[in-house]
Amino acid sequence: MISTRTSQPDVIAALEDAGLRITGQRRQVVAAIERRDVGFSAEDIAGELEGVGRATVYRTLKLLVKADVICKLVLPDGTPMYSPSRLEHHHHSVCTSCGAVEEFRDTTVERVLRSLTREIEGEIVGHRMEVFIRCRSCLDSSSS
Amino acid sequence: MISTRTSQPDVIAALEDAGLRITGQRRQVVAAIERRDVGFSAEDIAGELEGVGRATVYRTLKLLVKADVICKLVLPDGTPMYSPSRLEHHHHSVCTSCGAVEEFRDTTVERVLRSLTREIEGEIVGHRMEVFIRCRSCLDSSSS
DNA sequence: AAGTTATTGATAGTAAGTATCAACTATCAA
DNA sequence: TTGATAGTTGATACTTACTATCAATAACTT
Ligand SMILES: [Zn+2]
Ligand SMILES: [Zn+2]
Ligand SMILES: [Zn+2]
Ligand SMILES: [Zn+2]
Repeated sequence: MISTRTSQPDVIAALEDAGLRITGQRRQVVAAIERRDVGFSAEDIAGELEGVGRATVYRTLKLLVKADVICKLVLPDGTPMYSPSRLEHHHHSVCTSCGAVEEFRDTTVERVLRSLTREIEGEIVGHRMEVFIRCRSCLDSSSS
Repeated sequence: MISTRTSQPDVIAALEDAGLRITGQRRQVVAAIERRDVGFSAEDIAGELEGVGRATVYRTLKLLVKADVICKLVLPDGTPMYSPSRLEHHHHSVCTSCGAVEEFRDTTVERVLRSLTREIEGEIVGHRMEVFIRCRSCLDSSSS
């Protein structure tokens, strides 16, 4: 039910399917993303990829968000953060200490969000939900 | 149960209680906020209040967020938006066309968020949740 | 009224992008 | 294989939303 995704060839295929050209720069950005495990910023990628222009990094990240390959989320202080997208429909928990991002699906959450039509006037067109945590390893290392 | 708040004297008193000085600039920012009904940006206020420095507007808004007098939320494209806070504990629905913000409380939402401890590793320290809508009046005016 | 200390505002700087546009190149059709 | 064509790139400049500095100013305190 919960399908996992994301791996170089798939991503490239997804871009092709969207009618986009497969360029060396886009391959580099995709590869850089797949080397990361915790959330990252656009500048992280731009800094790492010396051979790719900043503008291209931002453009590619936006493309990948639209293609549902990565997620863009917002930390409590408003800072944006990117993270690979691995589940179909999901929300995120983000560790505010180390930036570790976990995706989760919860049918109850989705049901409740749908049921909000009773309390909210107008037509619901989307939502954002992020849960901020201190992850297990950050808790462990701070209780020393 | 759902207490309503926010009105000049109360806000000023709240700032005083926090040990802050009541300056002309802060009064002006508070007054400007109370004249607004839909969500607003810091620049909206700064532009309206010619006699108050931009930095002071930003500083005061931050203060008011901390004092729980206004809420800061984030639109789908990442743009921040401020809105007066009128309910004790709540979330927001935001019209993506006109910026109208409604606050709502939903016990089910709160219960579900608490129950997420079962699915999420680590200690939950906070969350963000916004529901994006097309409000009644925007729907009506576009179906002409 | 005077003293202390928070507050202010002009200026400059940062973070996260976006707009421009000429140069470049992936893809396709011949 | 080679063009032609249209998508893509990168340097630069600009934008939005702030934050840091710090001397000048004004609010509370007594
Ligand atoms: Zn995700
Ligand atoms: Zn959802
Ligand atoms: Zn609110
Ligand atoms: Zn509306």
